[in-house]
Amino acid sequence: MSTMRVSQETRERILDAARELGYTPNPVARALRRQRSNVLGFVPRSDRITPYDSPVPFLLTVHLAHACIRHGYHIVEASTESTSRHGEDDLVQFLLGRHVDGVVLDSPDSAQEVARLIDHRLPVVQMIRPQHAIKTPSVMVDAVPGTTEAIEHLVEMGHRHIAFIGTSGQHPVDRLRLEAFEHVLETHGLRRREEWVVLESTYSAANGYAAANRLIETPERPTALFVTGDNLAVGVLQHLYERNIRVPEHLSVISYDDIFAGHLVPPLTSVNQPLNDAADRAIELLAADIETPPGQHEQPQSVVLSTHLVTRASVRRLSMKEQAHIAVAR
Amino acid sequence: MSTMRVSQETRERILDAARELGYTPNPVARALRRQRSNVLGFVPRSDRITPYDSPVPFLLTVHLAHACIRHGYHIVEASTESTSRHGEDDLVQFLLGRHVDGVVLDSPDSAQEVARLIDHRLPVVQMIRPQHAIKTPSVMVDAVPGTTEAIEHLVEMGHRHIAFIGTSGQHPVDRLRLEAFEHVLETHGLRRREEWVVLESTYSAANGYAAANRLIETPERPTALFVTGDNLAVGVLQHLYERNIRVPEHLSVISYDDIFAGHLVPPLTSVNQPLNDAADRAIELLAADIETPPGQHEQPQSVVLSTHLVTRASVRRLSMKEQAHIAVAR
DNA sequence: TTGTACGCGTTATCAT
DNA sequence: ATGATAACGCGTACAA
Repeated sequence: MSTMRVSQETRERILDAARELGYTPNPVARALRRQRSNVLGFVPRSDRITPYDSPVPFLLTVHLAHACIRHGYHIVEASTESTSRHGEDDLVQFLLGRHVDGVVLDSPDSAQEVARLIDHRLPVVQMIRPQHAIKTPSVMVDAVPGTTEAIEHLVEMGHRHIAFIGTSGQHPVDRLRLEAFEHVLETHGLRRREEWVVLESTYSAANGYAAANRLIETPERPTALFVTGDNLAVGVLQHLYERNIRVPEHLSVISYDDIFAGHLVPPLTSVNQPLNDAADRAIELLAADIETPPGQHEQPQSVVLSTHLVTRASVRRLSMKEQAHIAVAR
Repeated sequence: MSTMRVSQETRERILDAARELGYTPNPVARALRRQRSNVLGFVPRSDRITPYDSPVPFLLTVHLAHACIRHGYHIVEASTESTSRHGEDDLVQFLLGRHVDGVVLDSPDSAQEVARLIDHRLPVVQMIRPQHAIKTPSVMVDAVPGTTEAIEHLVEMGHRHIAFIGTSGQHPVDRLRLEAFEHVLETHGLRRREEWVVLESTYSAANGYAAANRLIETPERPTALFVTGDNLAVGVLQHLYERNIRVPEHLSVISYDDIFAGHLVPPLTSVNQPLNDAADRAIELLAADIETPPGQHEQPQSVVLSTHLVTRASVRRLSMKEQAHIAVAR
């Protein structure tokens, strides 16, 4: 756009006139001319995304939608629900048919999936659990600082018998939480007990319930639990409630995600994931990629965000006597 | 479109060729030609809509987004966050600028707000708490059958001392739950006690907490609670937990909404609102309105959906002895 | 029945 | 600098 020096008054008058005449530029015509649909595609992590069973993918979807609005885009979800007609590359067909300007992928299942999109010259951003084999811009959340802070907090509050409830996911991201946990234990000279690490197949309340059950059955009971997902924590709390084990009086609990941790009973201390920022950065990255002329693209950027601990009412400070007692017991 | 008699084989070949050449019709060009943006506007009930503080408006938003995709529309949210620049009719300017084909309003604050949109010939659908003064298509949820079923359930389980926690909203919809409650009490010859009806200003966990506190302080304690919102129930449960009053052993609880009732501790029996259906119907109504040529529109349709009770683990059956004891006590 | 040309509203380009 | 013009891709109307 050229320099366009216009007095403030003139500017006002023009805008007033425009409003009076009811003129507003037509975004559709603009889109046609610019050869841009202003629509982004979104491929969710899994198909059955419900607010309370899969809180992270769900909230990510919501934040992405908001971020899109802020950046002037629309977004269409390419779940297999919407694309289930033909074979596997139906997803690509769906997105191509919608003429999307770019695609956001949440934790794609395979590198192939990503590759197919790139083959069609579609700008792509991967989130949360990227396929590192394919070089694209990506946004991840570093689990280490938050997890470390959480376990350190438990230790500070006098806990030495700390259990871990997580999942046996294959992606590095899933392993990092456990590794951070183990690292803090080591730092404080605490022994990692096999029976106090419970890995379930997936994040779900039912699995949390089962994990809590197994943990409570161990000969010696931990004094604190680190649960790597809010919905796992729901199951844990439901089980403890049935057994009349009170939190934090009998057992302290910290969860990961901090999505509805504050709305549980009792409100849980939790590691907050910045999903809103993550969504925002993803759209920024994608928008930048789309704007970039086909000339030459820079090296794909990888954004890593950090977490932080939110303290609530689910961790109790152990008295000196209790700490001593435990020390003797082991 | 004319009759277009084409053999099955030809059809196949054409589609194959189309795919091979990578041709897909361009939705933007189609939209321009048809003079339709395929975008709907959505005016949420309030501005600060978060998943767990305002579950109903939030989930409605999400379901509306899905319904839009199913019907081939995009949706833009016209929160004051996106429109906050000038005065009050900024909202209309925003929607006009986006060239939306129609608008969904969740519980509009004033009749004026609706009227202004209609003045601009925008098709409008009102949801949940419509301004009846303006005749538009609308979708509501009838609170009576579900509430009635809930209170009947409590009575069947032997409860005769039932309290009500609600809000003092002005809209008929807010009053209906209380009226249905009172009606069932009357049917069973149970007395309505003033101190067992607590009305808070808004639906929030904090208010639920306060309401539970007030209710527990009453000289005679009810044996069951009907709470007219899941987030109110969150506060109620948090308070009861602090007081070590167990649900349902010491006190039975039923909530309204059934959004995260099943994910609370303990899982709550709850009155389910069909928000998904409501969203779907709203978009259907709006789409039909948009398709209707300017010739003549029919009488605006008003859709009323019903609720149903979902039974979980928060209601205890009172024994005969307990019932007798209570009967004597009063 | 089959084909061709024009217009939707914008913006980029070209000529003045 | 300023203004006229063509083209984006589809749908439709009109002509052949």
